[in-house]
Amino acid sequence: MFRSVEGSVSFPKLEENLCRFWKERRIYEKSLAARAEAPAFVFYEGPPTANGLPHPGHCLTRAIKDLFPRYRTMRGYRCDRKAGWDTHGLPVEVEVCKELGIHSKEEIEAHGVESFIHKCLESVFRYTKEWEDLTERLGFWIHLDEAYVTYHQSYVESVWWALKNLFDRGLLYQGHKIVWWWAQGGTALSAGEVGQGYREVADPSVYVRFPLVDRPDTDLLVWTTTPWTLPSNQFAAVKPELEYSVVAVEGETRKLILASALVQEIAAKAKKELTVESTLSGSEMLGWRYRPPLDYYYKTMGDQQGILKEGDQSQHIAWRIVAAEFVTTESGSGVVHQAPAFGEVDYDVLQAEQARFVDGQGPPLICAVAPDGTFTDEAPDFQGRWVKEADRDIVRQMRLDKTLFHQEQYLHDYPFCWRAEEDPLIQYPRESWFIRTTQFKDKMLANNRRINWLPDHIRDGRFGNFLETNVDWALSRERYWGTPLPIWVCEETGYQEAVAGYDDLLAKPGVAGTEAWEKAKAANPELPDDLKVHKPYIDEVTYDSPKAPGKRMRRVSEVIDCWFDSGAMPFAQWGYPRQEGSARKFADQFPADFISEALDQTRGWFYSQLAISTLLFGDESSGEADAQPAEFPHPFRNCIVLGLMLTEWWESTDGQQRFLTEAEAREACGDQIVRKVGKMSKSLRNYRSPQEIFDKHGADALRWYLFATQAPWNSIIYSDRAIKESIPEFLLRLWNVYSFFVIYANIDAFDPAAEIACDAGQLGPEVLAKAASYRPIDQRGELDRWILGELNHTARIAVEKMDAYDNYGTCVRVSAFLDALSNWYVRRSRDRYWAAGQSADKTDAYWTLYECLLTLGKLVAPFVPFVAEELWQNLAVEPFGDRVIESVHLCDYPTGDEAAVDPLLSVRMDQVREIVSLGRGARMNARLKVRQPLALVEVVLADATHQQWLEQHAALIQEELNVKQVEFTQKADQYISYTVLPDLKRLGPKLGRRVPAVKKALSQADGGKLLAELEDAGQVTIELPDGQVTLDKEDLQVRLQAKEGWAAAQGHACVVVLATELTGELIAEGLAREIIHAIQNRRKEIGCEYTDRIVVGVVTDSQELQAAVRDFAEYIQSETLAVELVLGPVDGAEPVELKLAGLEVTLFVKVADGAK
RNA sequence: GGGCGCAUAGCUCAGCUGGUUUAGAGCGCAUCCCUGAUAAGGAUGAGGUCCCAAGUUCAAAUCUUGGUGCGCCCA
Repeated sequence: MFRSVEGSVSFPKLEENLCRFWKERRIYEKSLAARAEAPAFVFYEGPPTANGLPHPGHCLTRAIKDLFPRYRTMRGYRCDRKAGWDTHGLPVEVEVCKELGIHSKEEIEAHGVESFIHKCLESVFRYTKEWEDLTERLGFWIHLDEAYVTYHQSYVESVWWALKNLFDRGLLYQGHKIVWWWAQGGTALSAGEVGQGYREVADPSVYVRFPLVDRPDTDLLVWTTTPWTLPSNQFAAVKPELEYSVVAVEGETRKLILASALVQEIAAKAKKELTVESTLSGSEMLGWRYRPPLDYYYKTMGDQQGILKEGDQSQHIAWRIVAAEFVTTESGSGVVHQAPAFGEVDYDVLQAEQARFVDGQGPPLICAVAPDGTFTDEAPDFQGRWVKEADRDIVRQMRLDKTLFHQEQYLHDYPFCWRAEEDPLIQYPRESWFIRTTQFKDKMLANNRRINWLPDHIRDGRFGNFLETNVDWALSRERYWGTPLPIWVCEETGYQEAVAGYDDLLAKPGVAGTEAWEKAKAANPELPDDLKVHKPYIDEVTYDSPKAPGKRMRRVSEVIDCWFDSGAMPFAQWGYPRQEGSARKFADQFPADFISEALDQTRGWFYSQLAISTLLFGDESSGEADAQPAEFPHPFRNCIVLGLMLTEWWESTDGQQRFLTEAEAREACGDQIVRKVGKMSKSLRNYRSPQEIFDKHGADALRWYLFATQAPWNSIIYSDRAIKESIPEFLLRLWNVYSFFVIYANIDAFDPAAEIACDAGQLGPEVLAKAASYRPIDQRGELDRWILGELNHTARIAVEKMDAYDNYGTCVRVSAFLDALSNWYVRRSRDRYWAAGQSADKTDAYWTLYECLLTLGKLVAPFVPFVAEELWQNLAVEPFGDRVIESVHLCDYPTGDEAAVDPLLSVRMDQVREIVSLGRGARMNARLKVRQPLALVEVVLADATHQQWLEQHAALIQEELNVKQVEFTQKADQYISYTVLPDLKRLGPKLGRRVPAVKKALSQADGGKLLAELEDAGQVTIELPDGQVTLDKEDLQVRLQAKEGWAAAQGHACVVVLATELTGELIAEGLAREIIHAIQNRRKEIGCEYTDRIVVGVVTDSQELQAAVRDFAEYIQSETLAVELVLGPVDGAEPVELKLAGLEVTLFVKVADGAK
């Protein structure tokens, strides 16, 4: 016996029980142990940060990260799933600052770095519990207790090992980077932070004269919106291919040079007439020298020359015209002011210039602004002034000097600090450490090309383009809570060394400073030892310089970009190479077969992994014995890039009120509401917590919704309504079929376990076949063979699609199977389950449905692990006990047996289903309810291929459509007109431009005649303006069209026509069925058990009804389990007044005495 | 400003390498059916200039180019 199934299932409750079951029975661990010796399927967990609450978007990533490992495990792979936590970085520091109510670096220093770090550490795992609960509740199986943690010493040392490798190979270097700088706070902001702070502002827009040194009375016209950068000017850039004009200015002696394309526009702006005197190309101007309008540096360095690398010549180091491709004529003057200290592209220009000179001879970076955003003494006129404030005075000064040509206002977006709204950011050079990724660009591109990206456009699109524009990785951060940059510098000579581990450090000569940590630990024994490799403790550790006796090696102050941490995870999760056994684990778990994160990780984790891996393992030059060059791709082979998760909510039209459901919104605001779809936002509170969804609908519902609704790379709307609506379509339908089976199997005492004595393992077909009453499939009825064929075919397709990481396609197919099972197999088999007694056919029906449910459960186990487990527990474990595997998740994934698939049967059954569906449609149109039997249905087929088979299944169609006779025909001219259409796919290539004429000729011809000709001769010849064309059967398709006036419905390959005449006998039978229907309803009303026998009385004045009861008494009784049927009242039964087909009836129904 | 992506029914989405698939599905809506899977199930219908324009082709929702709108990333 199976445990009886509750009518109304609570998925959330069921899931919570199964969570406990899995935990208690350690099913996840067992699923791994079962595959201990199997080939590896390698999965990497991209580490989330646990210092914030998980939100619905994480459900999607965690669901998809669970799906494929589960699937692969069932397919026979060993899939270790090591969790990970990202613990470093600015977001953590910001959270802590918020708590402390501080935000600048000075305030952090004042608070104390040591205490600050301790607070960061506390913050990192604040929401671990919530994350773990979510993970478990969602059914995401992963080893949380063995998670890698990026601040752990072993992890940090792994990162150090990588950095030392890069440093020793000359790939880690110090240089300048232009950053968005918050001068008042003394810190750089990350790109994300800068993006939050853009505002539209009006800045001065000035056109400035740069007098040319070697061309008398001629000035370059230069445009800028940041006058404060002019004192730090070093170059003027032009585009070599552009045409420039020398223009005379109305009423002035000095001429101007500017882009020809902009002469008119600037003339209009300045309201001055400009006359073009001559033109020249940008390339002719290269190298010309000019005098900058504010000459603080020029005064001393203007004449300075340096020696070039090529040609042994010298050149002035700065204040000359250089070429740059970024120059446009969309705004400005076509000549661009270059202040390398305050612009990234400007800085690139400086670097390119420096590269042309012999080392030490090129232009230095000049910068008249201090880190606090005020001018230095190098610009004495403005010293101490905040740069933005000085703009006005700089312009005034230039006006006095007559170097200002024109000034106006310019509206544009400019970033401000998101934590101090009034503070504009400035671009500013900071010393930074870089990784020379550009040197590996081609290797990274080659590596990228071998990755299977889903969707594939990521490869050459977003990610490929990003790699193409690769710049060296700016690694260092002037922050506190991060992996310390493991570089020690000699305080005397500047000699640098990278250190790969704490023990290496201790082994250095004359090491000192470890007591800082020891003291802290003694004062607070709770502190994890991992902290000793962090600031501030690690900063205290110094050792003897090998280059300068008596001098010390001291660590640089920076920490590193936390993205480097995450990208190092393929080896750092094992503490490679320092930790014992890590080399073996790393070799086994590299590269990953599968990773998945959302689109925002393109430049994050996807890049950091690829870059680090390519640099470390993509090249013979890596020089590490353990770091052999690996075949591309690595470190991941397949990557599903998930779309963003959006949310849905409703607002009142005035935007004042917000609701999570339409119903709530309507109740509060009536029709004055508007639906919104957008990003999830904590401050808008426009989404539900995952826990609410789990409690309301369950994790399987959410999972199925995420997997089955659309391809995973599309953005998906997280909507309570949509999740809820996805339940009946799949989960509930599956549940209904399952519950149907259990109800009837229990009634009939169908007990598979009684017939299978031995170990039953996974209850596959080979095990089921051992049961005495289990007949081989080919001996069973057609319907059974059909559904088992569909089952095996579905399994085969599912495997094919899942192997290609196509979860959506798999779900579509599985849904279609469930539909076939529920709406055709079960529906058509009802009578078999309900039949009295036992028969081979009935037993077949049970075995077939049993097998379908067992296999379907396995098929969906990776998708909806809870429901699948529930099915297994009741269908397998309940009857078999410990003779079967204890969990569906320990089973093998079904791959489908091709031998069980009968494609012809599949096509034919589809056609029957279509005929029935059309027949119902026709009845509907003719207003003839199915309870009313009809004499005849004619099915007109477009072609005869399956006619014979269909004729053999007339009984089935008769029953479904409640008709006495079904006839098949291809000729039914009175109902049907024929259209003969060309098969364009065949004819197109053959006939080319004659196709339209063929189309026209066929549409005008008499379809019936053509068809007759085709059948007689096997081909038809049609006349075209340019000659004859002969077409054979393959070239043509016949389309049927039901004529007007018949109760007919038309499908792709057939038309179904009803005979609508009713005889007295048919009407009587219809009445009998009405009576049955009424009795069945009554049975339900009085609470009959399925097997209760009843006594029925019918009282009516209608002669027809009385006749129907008499004539069909036996039929009525057998259908309703009535042991007695009388035309009169029944004692002890409550009378019920009814109208059947418009006739008055009083019905008496009661349970028969002593009936079983 | 640059890159990438998206645009198909009221809503959410399918539609593979051009052709007939009568442009589909689910939800919603409407009409109804079934009634021993029953707080389920099923059928039918209405609803589409497949964003716009040009091009390629015998043939374009599908390919190309341009435009518009939206999203993401970057500046």
